[in-house]
Amino acid sequence: MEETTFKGVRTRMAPSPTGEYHIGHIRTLLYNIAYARKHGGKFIVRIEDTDRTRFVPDATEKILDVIRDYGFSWDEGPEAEGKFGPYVQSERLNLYKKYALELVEKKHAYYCFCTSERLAELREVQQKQGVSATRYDRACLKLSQTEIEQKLASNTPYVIRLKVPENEEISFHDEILGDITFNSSDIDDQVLLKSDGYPTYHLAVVVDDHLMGVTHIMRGTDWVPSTPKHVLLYRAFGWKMPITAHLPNIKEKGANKKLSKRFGPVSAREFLEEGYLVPALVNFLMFLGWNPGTEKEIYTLEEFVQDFDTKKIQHTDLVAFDRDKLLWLNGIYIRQLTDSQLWEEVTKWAQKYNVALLSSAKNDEFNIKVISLIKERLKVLKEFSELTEFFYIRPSVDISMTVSYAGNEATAKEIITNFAGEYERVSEGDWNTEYLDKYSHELLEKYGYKPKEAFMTLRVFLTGKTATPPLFDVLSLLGKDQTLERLKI
RNA sequence: GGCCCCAUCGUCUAACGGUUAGGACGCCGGGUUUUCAUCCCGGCAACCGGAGUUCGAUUCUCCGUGGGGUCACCA
Repeated sequence: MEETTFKGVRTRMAPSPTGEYHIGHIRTLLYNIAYARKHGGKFIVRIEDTDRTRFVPDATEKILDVIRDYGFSWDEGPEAEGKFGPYVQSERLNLYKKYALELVEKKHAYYCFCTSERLAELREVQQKQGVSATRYDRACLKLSQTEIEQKLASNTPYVIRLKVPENEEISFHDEILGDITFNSSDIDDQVLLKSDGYPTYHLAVVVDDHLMGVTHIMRGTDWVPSTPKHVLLYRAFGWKMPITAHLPNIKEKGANKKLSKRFGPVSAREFLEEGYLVPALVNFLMFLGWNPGTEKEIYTLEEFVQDFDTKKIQHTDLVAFDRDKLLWLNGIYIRQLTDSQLWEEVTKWAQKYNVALLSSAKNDEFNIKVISLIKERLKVLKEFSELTEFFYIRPSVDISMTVSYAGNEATAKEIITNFAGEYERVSEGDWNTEYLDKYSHELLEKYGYKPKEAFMTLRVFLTGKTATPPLFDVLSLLGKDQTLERLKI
């Protein structure tokens, strides 16, 4: 099964079911998909659930769901079994053990029977000695063959460790960072197979990437220091190392720290819940470390796939997640939708995230008109309710809000009374934006009001707000009855 | 602390030895406007420091400084 014929590029994303999927993971996923698509290759999703202490039961399903919510799919992986499955590491345990033993056989790895207590002590002692980096003392490497066999026979718990060579240069070429060299003496003898029979990340990832024919690995720069360990493993197995491309990590803008809830959403799901549109989010994510070198910045996924190139990825350690820019971009995508498309987005979103909309009392025709009036003011779907509340329910009005426009409360009341009386006489047939606009300006002359004092006073009485869509559009949509109702003092 | 990586406006970035160092977000100002927003116009704003290579360095080299990552039976 090993030297199967793999055709073309194969990339993968390998989430661990230990919690929520981070927005940065979607960025990495996006790049992996784009690379595979661009080169006509395959994209694989593999579940790395080898840490049973941090395992969260329904995390896998949640992660897969959110990946789908972002509009992505995978060619091979859970629920899309390809030839190289299973795609869940806990279902591949015998495989890892077999390869770990192969390494022991080849003297590239060895049994270690040290308890975690001894290892902790060892580290403590080394730290007290001021050692630059603590590492395993290789006590078990000195064990004789008979000693090893005795311990195995008596069921002494063991791990299998990689025998890292002394003072060797380990170099690899990274597509983004260029050539990177480590010295093997700085690398500890990694545990490959844990005492519970599960592999560690290092063993599992190498075995699986090889067996699944992965050709390109794109992941965050935090993985750079473990790459030489993988190089060693590929060497020991005699396998070809995939090409690596380490992506800059994402940080909170204005602070050299990772994203924090203090500033807003962090998990992929939270951004959707907030009401960011998927194409806007994806567009934003594209530019977290990449740019086309042109001034184009509104990108569809298809266009991104076309223009994506690892050569255009930033050679930097961190890129800032600019929440303001995301908000701006989302506004652009919102305004690109037609009114009915936006309305559909709002309802789908509200349903998915259990948001109660006041609009349920009205028909779609009315709701879509509301949308048309607030579309250019909407930045995230979450704001919809706040922006449109007064169309559905009568606002509570604080008359003192009108004072800065009308001068005093008495004048405000006078304005309201006068306009209410005049609007009373407008026929239903004339109750539209154009006529109301024209007529109201005539009333300004008649009563000698300034536009601002009269219209702002009306606005506040009708909406409870000082910032709303154009007044006569609001009047028109509210209807004559509702308007007069709200102007009763 | 050891090791590895990185360094252009506040932010994301363009530039691949010679440019008035360009664009976008944000910010400021102006226009449209009864408000807010949209839209349009304009403005402020950057090559971390020091050596070296070169006729010429933001760009190449080295050192310093700063930042990040990583040193688990976690991934």
